[in-house]
Amino acid sequence: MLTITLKKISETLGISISTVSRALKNHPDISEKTKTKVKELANALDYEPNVNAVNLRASKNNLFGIIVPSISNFFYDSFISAVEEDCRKSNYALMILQSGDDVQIENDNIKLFRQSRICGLFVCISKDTKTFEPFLKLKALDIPVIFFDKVPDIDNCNKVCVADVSSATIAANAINKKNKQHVLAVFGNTELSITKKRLAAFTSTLNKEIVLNIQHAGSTAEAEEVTSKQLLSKPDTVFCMSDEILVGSLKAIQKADLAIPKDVSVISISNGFIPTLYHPQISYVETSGYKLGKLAFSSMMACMAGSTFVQDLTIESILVDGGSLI
Amino acid sequence: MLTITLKKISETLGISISTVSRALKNHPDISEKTKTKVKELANALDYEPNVNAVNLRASKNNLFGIIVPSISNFFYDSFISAVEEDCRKSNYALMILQSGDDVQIENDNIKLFRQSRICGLFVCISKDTKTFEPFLKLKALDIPVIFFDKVPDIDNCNKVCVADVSSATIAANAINKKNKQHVLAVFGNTELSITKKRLAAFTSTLNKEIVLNIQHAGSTAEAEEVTSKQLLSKPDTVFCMSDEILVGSLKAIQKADLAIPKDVSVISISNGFIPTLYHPQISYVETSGYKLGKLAFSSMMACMAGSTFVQDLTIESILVDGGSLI
DNA sequence: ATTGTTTGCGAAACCGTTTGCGGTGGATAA
DNA sequence: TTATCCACCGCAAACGGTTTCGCAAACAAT
Repeated sequence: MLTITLKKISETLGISISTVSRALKNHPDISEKTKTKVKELANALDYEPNVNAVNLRASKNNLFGIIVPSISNFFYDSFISAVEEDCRKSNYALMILQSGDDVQIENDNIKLFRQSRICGLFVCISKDTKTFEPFLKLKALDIPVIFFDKVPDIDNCNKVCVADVSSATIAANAINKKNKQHVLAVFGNTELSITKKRLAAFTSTLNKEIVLNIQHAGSTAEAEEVTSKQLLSKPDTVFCMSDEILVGSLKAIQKADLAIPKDVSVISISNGFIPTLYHPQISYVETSGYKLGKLAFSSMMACMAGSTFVQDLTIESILVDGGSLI
Repeated sequence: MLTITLKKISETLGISISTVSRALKNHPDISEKTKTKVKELANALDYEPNVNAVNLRASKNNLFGIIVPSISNFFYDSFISAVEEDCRKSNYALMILQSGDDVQIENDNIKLFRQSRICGLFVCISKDTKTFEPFLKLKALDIPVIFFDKVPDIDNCNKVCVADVSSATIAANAINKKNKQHVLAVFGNTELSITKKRLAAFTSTLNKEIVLNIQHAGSTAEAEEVTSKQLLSKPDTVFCMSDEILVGSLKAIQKADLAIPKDVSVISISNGFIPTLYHPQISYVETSGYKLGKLAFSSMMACMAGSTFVQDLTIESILVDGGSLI
């Protein structure tokens, strides 16, 4: 591996390393003649500074880290896209790691990030994470940590989340407006905080005259099963708490040979991709990973700028009408 | 940022930096007593070696790079997951960058990777990439490059691809077996090499007695439009070249109120996720991003081990029966 | 002629780790 | 007693940049 260094350039040109360095950075101390000479050679040789050396010397690193349970996920990958976009614009690099919802791997990832001396971390904790010590250690090292989506249940940390409460409220209100009589509502795993919040908001907002059948499902398959069974009681509306559940419920509806929205209306909370895969498109309350990513990045920038003010932000949701709720 | 270094440890312990370094690495020259003393302090202080310094010193880097058009893509994100998994096992880090199918960004990414002194690159070129100079330069620096999925049309570079030809052949054979009479086949953009290959294999394999209606669509929306129109001629089977097209065709079928597979059979080439979103599940020929990722990584390992043998690999596809083709 | 100022450049320290080499003190062998 | 050896440890160079400081020459001002 024949790598080009400042030293090599300086030697072939017969000048000192420092002069080469300065010439490449347009330092005013260097004459135009020398500058062009150096730049030409550097260009010809395809010189690129060694980022390890630069970072070592500067004792800093234009590197952010991000940990998600899995990048194979509509929500997270749109989040990541947003963050990466902004990183590029601000000349940061981004290292993406997956935890696979495994606490052990999560800790390994944090260790790797600490070794890499990242200057900031975005993290969506795994569903089994109970202790936040490793994250707090990062904070102790003055490395800002922005929690997103799934966030710890503690104060004094930076969080950005989708508006769980208001998204469920919006969905319930949309149903209220349509004079529905009988709603099947499928929520996620009971102990998830996101489920609790959405459930509470939904039930308290939905008109009391409406018959409400609440079900829980921990996976797409469970959602399909549960929906299939409950469709027998002929709800006129199905509400799904998430994309995962929506997919299962829709399969059950297709299986039961029910037409949307003629036989049954559907509304979901979603990141926005899945609903577009069907005809008619599914009406949903948008919880945008992309927008959340943008928000997270700006929050990170605030931290980098020295803000010690702890932020707990949420993005508001909007209703996207796809024609599945009439 | 109060970072812990070998120096700090050595100072508080009153021993030299080199002794600390060696103690932490279990060097035989160091006494057990000193080792435990050092390790205890390092542990208490949460010492992590500075990866910049380590890499600089070693003049190498356990870092791979990967460039994809977008990570928000079933195929690429499963590819990435596979590579990342293997990287973790082999103690490499992975830096993921997106090109957005933009040649300019692609080049910026390569530059960033060169600065980071990555020790290997996985890349799916953007659809507009015409010149491969930047990649060849990496090779000249002894940085192995593994092209995957969309690969350049040149020899002497490492490539791993899905089996375009055989996947289309398998799909056609599956249709042949079912005594179908009238097939609507929707392919992608005409000038893509992947389209050409699949088209040629499909048409040459399909029984000549079958009426074949070939259409092209550059996007999901176009696929929906084109399928809607062609459904009027009542094909008994719809073949879709990709997930993108499948989604559009299915929407058209749902819109036309046709039942799958009673009114029309469907078969697709797919990464495997989209077909599971419907009921019945769509039968498809699997082109697995995950498997391709595994293959790409092993190819990379071969390069790292010094193999200069240029590999041009493909993974074979399998038919996954979902019940949409009878 | 003396002093001051500007221009253009080089020497060297530094970032944090690794590692070859050499040195010290004590134990053992001759 | 002296030579040898080993266990244990420190010095210093090196990785590839950036930056502070200083220095020499050229030029201007007094």
